[in-house]
Amino acid sequence: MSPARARTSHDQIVAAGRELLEAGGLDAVSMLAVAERVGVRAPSLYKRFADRGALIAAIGAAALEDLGRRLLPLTQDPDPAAGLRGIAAAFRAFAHRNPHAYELLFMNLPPGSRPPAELNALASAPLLQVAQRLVGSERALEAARLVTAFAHGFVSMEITGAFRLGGDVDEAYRYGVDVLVDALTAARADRLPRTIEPNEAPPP
Amino acid sequence: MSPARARTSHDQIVAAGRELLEAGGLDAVSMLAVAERVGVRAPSLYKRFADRGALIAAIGAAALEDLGRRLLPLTQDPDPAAGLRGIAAAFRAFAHRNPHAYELLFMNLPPGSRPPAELNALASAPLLQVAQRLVGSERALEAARLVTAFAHGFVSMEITGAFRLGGDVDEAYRYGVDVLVDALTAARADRLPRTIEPNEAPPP
DNA sequence: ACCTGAACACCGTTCAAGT
DNA sequence: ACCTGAACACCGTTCAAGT
Repeated sequence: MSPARARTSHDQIVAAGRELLEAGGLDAVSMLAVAERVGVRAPSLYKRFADRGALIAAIGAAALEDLGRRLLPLTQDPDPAAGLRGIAAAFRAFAHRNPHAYELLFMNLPPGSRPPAELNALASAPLLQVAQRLVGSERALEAARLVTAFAHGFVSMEITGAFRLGGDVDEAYRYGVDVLVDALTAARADRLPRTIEPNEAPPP
Repeated sequence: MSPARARTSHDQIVAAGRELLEAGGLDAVSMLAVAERVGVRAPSLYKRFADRGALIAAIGAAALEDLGRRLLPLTQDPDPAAGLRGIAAAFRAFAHRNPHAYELLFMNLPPGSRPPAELNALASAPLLQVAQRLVGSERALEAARLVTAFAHGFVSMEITGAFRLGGDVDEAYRYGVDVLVDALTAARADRLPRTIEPNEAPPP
């Protein structure tokens, strides 16, 4: 007659998972630990998530949405080169702030527990938009992939401690972004031989 | 009086681990599965490896040495730009051939189970050498990090299926390598304003 | 409808006992 | 000196029984 009242929720479970993730890495996100943190027993979690993989996937999706929301406003800069620098900096800052969530975003997950394509598109859109303004529509996807690969590879190596030859890591990131911005700006210049000033006639 | 004869060896165990790794991912490298494959019982593995983490670390070290050995000969190309292209291609090919081992190489491991610094240096040396010939000693480390970050980020995203916006992924890699090679070649040109021909006097 | 205790499978790890 | 069976701890997961 009196069905048991819900003592937790999907969102509360995901939030607890994210906290455990940042505090102790993926191993710390056990069904026991999550359940304890939200005040139920482990078996109850299976009412809302098919298994641990589904819960981890939901945590990753939440983090991806978070990242996308942070990158979005940076496309507003009228200078696409400045926009690209801003996105590169914000991307790295996000990874530094949430290293374990970041790791999860780029983890090799079974196809079933990847974030929904729409979320993926939302997080990719800002860079794609800036890249298009920088190098034109034809090469926008390749340029965006170049920048994403560099930025992801760099912060991923940073987080896992793969830069072990000394040197200034901040400086190396700045150098990499500089080289990429210059190269992509030049790539546009190759196609549009010179800037068209307001009062100047367009080239033939 | 008759101590039990060794029925396996460190190297045999590592080899079995690598096979299981490529066949079924890291989860498939269980102490039970490895032991069965080499013909002993799981507890015997602890005679040679402190724990599963140490075994995984040894598997990673073996893969890293493998990678380093494949990159080394590519530094012989007299043209550093061609050398860089070769290294970029070989790096990607290695990742495609051994995706799970590759993943392991760039995994976030506890400091204790990272590969020894000498192995790391050995795998980094080829690119560092080519980068130095391309952009000069002063920026060699930054340039090598730029290329490594791009290549790692790219193949890592490839492996984990992160490129989900269509397009030609091979073409995107080629585009990225081209842009980097051109940019780094230009970077050298910036410092040495023009090439000195054999019969030409050096600039003042 | 959601929650729970009890139980099971699986895996890493330890250890006393074998040769 | 290395190998083994037995045992333990831990975790994901299932399920019948509660409200």
